[in-house]
Amino acid sequence: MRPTTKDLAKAAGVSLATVDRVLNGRPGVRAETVEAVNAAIRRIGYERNISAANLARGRRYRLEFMLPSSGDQFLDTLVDRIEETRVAFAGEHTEVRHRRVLGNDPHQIAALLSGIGPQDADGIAIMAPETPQVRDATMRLIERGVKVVQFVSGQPGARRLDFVGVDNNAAGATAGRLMGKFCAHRPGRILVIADTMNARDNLERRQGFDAVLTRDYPGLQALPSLETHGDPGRTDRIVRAFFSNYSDIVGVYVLSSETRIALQAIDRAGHLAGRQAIAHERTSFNEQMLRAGTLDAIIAQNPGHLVRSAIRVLRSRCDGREPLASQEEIRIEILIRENLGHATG
Amino acid sequence: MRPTTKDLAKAAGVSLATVDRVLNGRPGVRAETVEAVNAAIRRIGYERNISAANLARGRRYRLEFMLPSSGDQFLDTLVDRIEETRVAFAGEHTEVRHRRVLGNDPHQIAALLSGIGPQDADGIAIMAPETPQVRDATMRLIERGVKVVQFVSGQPGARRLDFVGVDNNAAGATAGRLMGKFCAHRPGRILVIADTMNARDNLERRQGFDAVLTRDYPGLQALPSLETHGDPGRTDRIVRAFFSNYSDIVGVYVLSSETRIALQAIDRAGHLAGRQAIAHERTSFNEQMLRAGTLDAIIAQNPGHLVRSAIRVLRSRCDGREPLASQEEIRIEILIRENLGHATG
DNA sequence: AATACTTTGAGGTACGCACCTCAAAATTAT
DNA sequence: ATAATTTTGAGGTGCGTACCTCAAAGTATT
Repeated sequence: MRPTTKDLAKAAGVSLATVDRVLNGRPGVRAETVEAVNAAIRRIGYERNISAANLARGRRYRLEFMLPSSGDQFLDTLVDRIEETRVAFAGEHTEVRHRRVLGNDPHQIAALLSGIGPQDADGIAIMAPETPQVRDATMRLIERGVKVVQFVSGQPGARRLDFVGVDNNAAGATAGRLMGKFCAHRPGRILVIADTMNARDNLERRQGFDAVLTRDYPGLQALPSLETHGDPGRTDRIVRAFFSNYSDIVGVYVLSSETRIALQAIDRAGHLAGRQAIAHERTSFNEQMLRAGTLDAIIAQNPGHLVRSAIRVLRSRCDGREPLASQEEIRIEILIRENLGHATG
Repeated sequence: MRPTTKDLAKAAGVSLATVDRVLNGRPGVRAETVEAVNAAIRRIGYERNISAANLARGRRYRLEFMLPSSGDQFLDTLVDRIEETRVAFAGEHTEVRHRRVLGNDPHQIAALLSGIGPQDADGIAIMAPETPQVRDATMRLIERGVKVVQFVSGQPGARRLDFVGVDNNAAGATAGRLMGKFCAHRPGRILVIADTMNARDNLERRQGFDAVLTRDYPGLQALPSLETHGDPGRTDRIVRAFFSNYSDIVGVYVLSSETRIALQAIDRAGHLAGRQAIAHERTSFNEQMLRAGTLDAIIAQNPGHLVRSAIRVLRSRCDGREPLASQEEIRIEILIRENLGHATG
């Protein structure tokens, strides 16, 4: 049987009240008594029963995800995973909600953050472009006592803010390495395409991609980033122009998580066959392209892991604990046809 | 506030006792009353408080991992992860132990399993070669009321037994695809090497590897499997022989999770440079080789996920619930230098 | 209508812990 | 030595659920 507080009290030679004071850091206990209790904890191997503690405490974690409303399939998957964990964590005193903020307008996001306080949520995961305004609003939110993690968009480590997501520079570098190894036999140019290059994530991926290519694969030359801006017609035209200008395009790299417009334009023009193609995120569209052999590899981050990790980090912060950095590192996954498995998650 | 059983009773217009009977599937409730309670559950959004339920039930899950004692670094990592989760799950009514069984002797493993009963453990994760003897002992163990999962070694889906691990055929196919794409520019032979080909896992990997190569990369020819048998001297000799017999070896594939002897022998002979090399499992040795550029890719399964998944499956079975197959699928990970990250986990 | 049987209600105890109060004991200051 | 203060103990309540008992109400069988 696992030792309880009662056993601990007996072992330490004190009363339950004193054990309670020590365990919960309440005042009014002599230093030597504290030490005696701690010694007993180690001696009998006492471990707090977290479920019982939370039950008694009536503690609840109210967490919220703030996501952009304009979204691709990757974002939809994230929302699905949030809904799943909403159910899964309900039994663990954790309420998970999500909200989709209109557009990418930093003003509006900042305004929304200003309206949030400890009465609304204990922790918030924010997926938003990191502008000075958003950043300021975030800092004030934290000062008001709300825990915050930067979600998916952001930068690991660099800031004092918690970040859950992948290092996009490394993700781009991963794509670069694969492209390099896939194309090493024939020098040529690489078409790089994205929905927009205004997003910081895309810029970082591009940087990582270029770094590997220029260092290790001098035979491959990455073309300037082509932007779709979500416009199929425009994309069709530019793609055609690029392929008629450059006859030696050997690979295609889609930077952004929105891949559909880009890939379909290239495919329509008949330019995908025989070329290496790499894209980001495991969306059903990308998965289909990979199975069909149109895409050669997908660089992905697991949406389920992202969501659960953000929740764990926020809960740790709510408890005043430091999250386990090693456990919360999100992997950059490489998917090819053979390791796709069955589930999308 | 979240609805409790009390609220549920009121909403359903029945007593707490009846609610309890319905929730816990106890007999003595009319079918229409059951339906009324279920309707109320959906209506008010009642969700069982798992912590409170477990507390009241006083339930404990005693789980045990049975692992081979002779082991490579991968096995050591598994043990480390088990120890970690031992602590992490202690607060969730779950005791996790592990035992390392001497050798790979099926007799001994079977004998050991015969000695285990419900008084020792509620669930066991077994990592052992699947011989008829072991299989029989496992089935009898299950009949005695102990839940069992096949761990790492085994086959997904095919059996009625739960399995936690990757599909080794797919893992081999993944290696095959990568090798194919990495070497597509120069036809030649692939050296395939393992500690032993008596292990079923290794056979399956080989099968998957060959299937992809013969189908999609006819220019590449995989040589017969070379076995190290854990003997560096012997390995040195065979490796030399192979490389002098075949001058067109363009790639090396190490099947087994024990990679050290094989890779060091080839490296010593100076035959790794300029060739594509792929191995299995993220051991510190493999990681080092990958960072050094000696290895080109690692096919891995995440030890932490393996352990936690096995625990979740066993707990589900102990509760008489069906585990969520989609959540428990272990990913076949592809690691290259750029997506290694920091932690080994 | 009497009997047997099924279904339901009321109420209690327990799980391990948090958090509270009040009084008793021990220690320190005067 | 007495007063003031700190430290400790004893005891209680409640969190949400499981599981038990016993009696009351309902239904089916003869």
